[in-house]
Amino acid sequence: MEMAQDRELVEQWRDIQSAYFRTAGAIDRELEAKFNIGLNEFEILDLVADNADACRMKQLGQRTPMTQSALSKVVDRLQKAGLISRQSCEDDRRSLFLELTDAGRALHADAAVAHRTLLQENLSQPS
Amino acid sequence: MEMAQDRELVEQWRDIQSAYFRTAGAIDRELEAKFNIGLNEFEILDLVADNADACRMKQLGQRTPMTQSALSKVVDRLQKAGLISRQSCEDDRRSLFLELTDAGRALHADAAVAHRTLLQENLSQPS
DNA sequence: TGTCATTAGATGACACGTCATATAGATTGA
DNA sequence: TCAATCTATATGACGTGTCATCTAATGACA
Repeated sequence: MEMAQDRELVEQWRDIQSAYFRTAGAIDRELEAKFNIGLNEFEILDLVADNADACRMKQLGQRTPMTQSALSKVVDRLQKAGLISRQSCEDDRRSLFLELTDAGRALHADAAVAHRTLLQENLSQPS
Repeated sequence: MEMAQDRELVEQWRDIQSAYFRTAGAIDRELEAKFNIGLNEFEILDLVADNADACRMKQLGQRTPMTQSALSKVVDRLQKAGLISRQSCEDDRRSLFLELTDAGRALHADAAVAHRTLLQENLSQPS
């Protein structure tokens, strides 16, 4: 027997899902169309842009729900796209520093505007 | 220049993402471990269980953020797992009715309990 | 009735995420 | 100093989602 409380829970969950998919989808489509990068790529750019320098992969991993291997592959793509560079790190040669390239910084500046705009449009919207 | 309002937006967005990933991940792992189905499979089972009979693919598509083709493949898997059956529909032979098998109904009953429990644990939690 | 457009659903190529594992460097302790 | 262990990151096999397209059935209209 389904309880009323259960229905509320399920509805709350659907709201979260719906907000998430609507927003993520909208951002992803626009970033893809205008800047040729996906949402995950943008979020990494955004984190790296924020941390300026001294940004290790490991630290990034803690600021995103992405898996370590997903992160590694996203960075691969960003690097292939010439938006980010991996700098090997002297005091621990297993680590890598990430740094935006000039192209990366430029693209991030524009994409961030689109990103914030879409967040605003979608998060304030009724579910 | 980054505005304070933007930071709030981005934080709100991260909260949604985090709630979504934490909850979806927890449910998915548990359903996978105990019942050998994923979250999407469960959600379809759950919708079909709710709609009882007269449940067309098309209608399902409107109640989930899944793509039509994703839905088709999820139903494939559920059918292969013997949990659901596709019944062809007399008055429109392009349509299909979906129906839980006995195994499907049994699994859904158990899985729904786990599902609701995990929703409760995760949605009430602080982000 | 015959053609054209539309609709329900399936499918194949492809992209991406995940898990398990590999690799290489760091650290510990005998 | 060597072996064992641990840690940071990369990689390959695999599953699943997406987009574009296909097929078959329906509807509309001349």
